[in-house]
Amino acid sequence: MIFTTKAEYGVRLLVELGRQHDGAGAPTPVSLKAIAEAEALPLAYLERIVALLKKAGLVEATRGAHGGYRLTRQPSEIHMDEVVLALEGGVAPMTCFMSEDGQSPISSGRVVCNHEADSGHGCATRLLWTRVQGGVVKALAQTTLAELVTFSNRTLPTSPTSTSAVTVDPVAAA
Amino acid sequence: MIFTTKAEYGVRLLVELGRQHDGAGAPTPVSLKAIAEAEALPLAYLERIVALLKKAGLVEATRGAHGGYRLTRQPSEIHMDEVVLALEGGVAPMTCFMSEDGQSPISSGRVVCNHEADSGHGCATRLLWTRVQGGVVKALAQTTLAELVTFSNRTLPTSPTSTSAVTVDPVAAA
DNA sequence: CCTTCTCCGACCTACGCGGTAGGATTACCC
DNA sequence: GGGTAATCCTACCGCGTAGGTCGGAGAAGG
Repeated sequence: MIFTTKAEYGVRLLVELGRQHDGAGAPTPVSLKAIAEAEALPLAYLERIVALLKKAGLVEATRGAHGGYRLTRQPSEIHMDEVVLALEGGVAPMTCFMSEDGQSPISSGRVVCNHEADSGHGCATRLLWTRVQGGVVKALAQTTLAELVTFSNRTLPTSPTSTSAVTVDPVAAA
Repeated sequence: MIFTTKAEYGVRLLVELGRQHDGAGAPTPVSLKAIAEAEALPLAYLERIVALLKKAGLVEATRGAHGGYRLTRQPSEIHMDEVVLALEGGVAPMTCFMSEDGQSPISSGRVVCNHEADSGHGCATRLLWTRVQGGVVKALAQTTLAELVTFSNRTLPTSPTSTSAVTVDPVAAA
């Protein structure tokens, strides 16, 4: 498995926020409770997840009654590599792909393989994991939140208001 | 984390086999004990890992004294998607990306997302995970065992016999 | 002041990864 | 044909962590 439910729930949370996000800067914030009910996710768990997004600056909160969360940017400006980095704390295909200063080697380039001086030859898997990680990051970076919002609207069972809005299948896009 | 040590150790095991594999069909097999010592890996654990590779037909064994394992194909004909599929039992970025008949949705195309009918709209993350999985599989399929063997030989600290054999950096290759 | 919401940290539990133990079986070699 | 070197096979185990809960403390309406 690549990602945990943190990434799953976090992305769904952002999609839910992005759906409410129209052009203006600061509309009415959405409460976690509403999101939890809409997506059928545990509220207490969502609280911890959204904290990660807030720490990364992807989301801002207003406390108190009628408070909630809203995006700090346009959905089209939010790329998924940043999101997953915030939620999972790095995208590493293998434990040896962790830079020793915590984690998040997603874009640092400095990859420290801990069994480098194993037995004469450098660890052969490094080439493989590097490529895999590159593929993952590329796929994430090419996807924006706006895309996910329109995709989720498109597959609504009800309300096929504008079915032909997106004709090309976005899944097939590399 | 994407992969477990099963994939790591399994690939390193194959590299070790591929290094001994010259043009002929069936040279002297390599014992697990030799590989375990060369790569500093637990022997008992390697036994279970190589069983997966054997079940997938990537490797064949000869039992008894002076026995061991050898590849069933040329290293250049062994692509890593097949290897990882055999070792990890499928490449799924998320639990919901498991086809209900066991696993291994790596190339089936049939992806069954279990929270499809969640709450009105189709699960938005499906687009994302599909792309990620595509990126991973592509990166794996583009890498052959032969590449990893030459890569590991290239980064030897000793014996820089033919350093200029591969001039282009294979890590940078998409 | 009461409700609604974000915030925060401690706590709990099931599960799978990584590894071990111990044996059975097969085959080469002297 | 016995010793020995190897594959095979199944059961077992500890520990970290993912995933989730609980309870409460601030903050902002109405």
